[in-house]
Amino acid sequence: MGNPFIRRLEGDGPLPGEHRRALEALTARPQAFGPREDVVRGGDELRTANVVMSGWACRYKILPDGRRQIVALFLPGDLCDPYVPLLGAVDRALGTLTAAAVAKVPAQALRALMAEGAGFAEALWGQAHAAVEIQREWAVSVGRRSALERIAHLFCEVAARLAAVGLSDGAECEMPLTQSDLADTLGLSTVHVNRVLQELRASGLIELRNRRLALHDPAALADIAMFDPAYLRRRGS
Amino acid sequence: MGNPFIRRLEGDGPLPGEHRRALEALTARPQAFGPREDVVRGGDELRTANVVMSGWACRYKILPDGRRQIVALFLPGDLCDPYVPLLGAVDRALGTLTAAAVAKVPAQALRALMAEGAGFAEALWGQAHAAVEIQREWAVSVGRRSALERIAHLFCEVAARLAAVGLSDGAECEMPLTQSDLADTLGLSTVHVNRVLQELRASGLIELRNRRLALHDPAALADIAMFDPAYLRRRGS
DNA sequence: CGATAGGTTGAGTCGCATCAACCGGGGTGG
DNA sequence: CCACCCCGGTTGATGCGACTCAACCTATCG
Repeated sequence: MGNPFIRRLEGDGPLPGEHRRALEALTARPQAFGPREDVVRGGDELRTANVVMSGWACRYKILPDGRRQIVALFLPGDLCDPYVPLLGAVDRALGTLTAAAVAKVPAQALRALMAEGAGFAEALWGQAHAAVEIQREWAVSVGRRSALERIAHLFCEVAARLAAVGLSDGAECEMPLTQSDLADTLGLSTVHVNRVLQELRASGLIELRNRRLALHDPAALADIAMFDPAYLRRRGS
Repeated sequence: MGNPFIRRLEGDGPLPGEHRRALEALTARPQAFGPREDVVRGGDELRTANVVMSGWACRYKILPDGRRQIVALFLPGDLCDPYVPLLGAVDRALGTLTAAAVAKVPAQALRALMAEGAGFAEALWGQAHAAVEIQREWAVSVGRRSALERIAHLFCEVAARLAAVGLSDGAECEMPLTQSDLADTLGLSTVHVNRVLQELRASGLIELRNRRLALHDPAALADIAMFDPAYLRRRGS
């Protein structure tokens, strides 16, 4: 299966062998987490960069009155904190959704790699940029798409992102989020998520069972969602 | 009044004099835009970094069916594209909201400054990080806050951000967005924005006239909005 | 002085939330 | 081995927040 982190970083171009080996070593001993565990609590200092090696995680915020919003989803290979150069930056809570292996890479080590050559720094900028683009597309979803469109869009996005690390063929993938996780991601209620999912199932567009998602007609789904994968790709360098 | 870009960059710590002078020179001749003009069209290549020197701008996306969502607001001093190291990265449309002066800084020049010392790179990372944090808080707003809370939250945020560049005392500031801009920012309809604004006015919390906003009771407003300014501040280096 | 952009108001509707049950399966403990 | 529980999912009834449509008002500007 290889190292998903390296696969992601090399999405834009190969890394020098030494870097690859260094990263391999740095992520060799990930820490195991159960489902629904906090990796970093909100407000914690940040001296280590978290890389999801397997499983799913998310950043979330809980409002004083208990409402929860998941603001980012991290899939295998994702670097949760690309803002490595910033010592002590505070961040939101980071928690697992499924059981997960998370490599805690000392920020210092990444900083050293950055200092060694522009290539690695560029790869980190690339990760950061990708994260914002996803974030912005979520803003579009939650702000302007209907519940049906939102769910369809998220499924398209997740399938595409998983495909980028070899965990999907674009038509089938893991989907371990509970309906209530989905609700907190998309700004909906669980009940409504449930009903919309049934609608999607009834129309034959998707199948979702046992934490696995099948897109029976990806094109039609993308159409409903107004999903344009451009924002997930990086051009050029 | 000084250079708002430099003021922002120095929010985390002073820059060496040479850098400051270089940036001063790079932003000395901003380009003038009218209100509602596109600075960068969606999908354009990016070879230049845009810095808002005066006026307001935003990044937005228009869905195929015409719905618009503003995904980021840029106030004076904001670097719209911190992802400078990435040549040719595509981005969403960038447009002005008011008349604005936008400095088009060659990406190459910023890259040169980064190469010169870690300090400047760190400042850029800081800008990028700040942008994501704002972005995530928007996700929370649109996903989980009511219309009243959302509007209150945006006003708190804007006042705080403007205060950071000396354009507000925290209780009064510019607010040049039309109700329809607000709607597209917050994922609401214009009509509803209008009604909620009246509610806020009636309760004596704010005054909004002639593109100026006065927060009569910032604490109460922050309370309604569940506004916690922590995400706008950066802790120590 | 007409045109236009922004704002205001009212009526009617709908998407989604809320509340409240209930179901089914897998794990646990007696 | 069964009873129980709990979690995730499902279903129905009801209500509200926000949207849509449509008109009208007001200030600004050529």
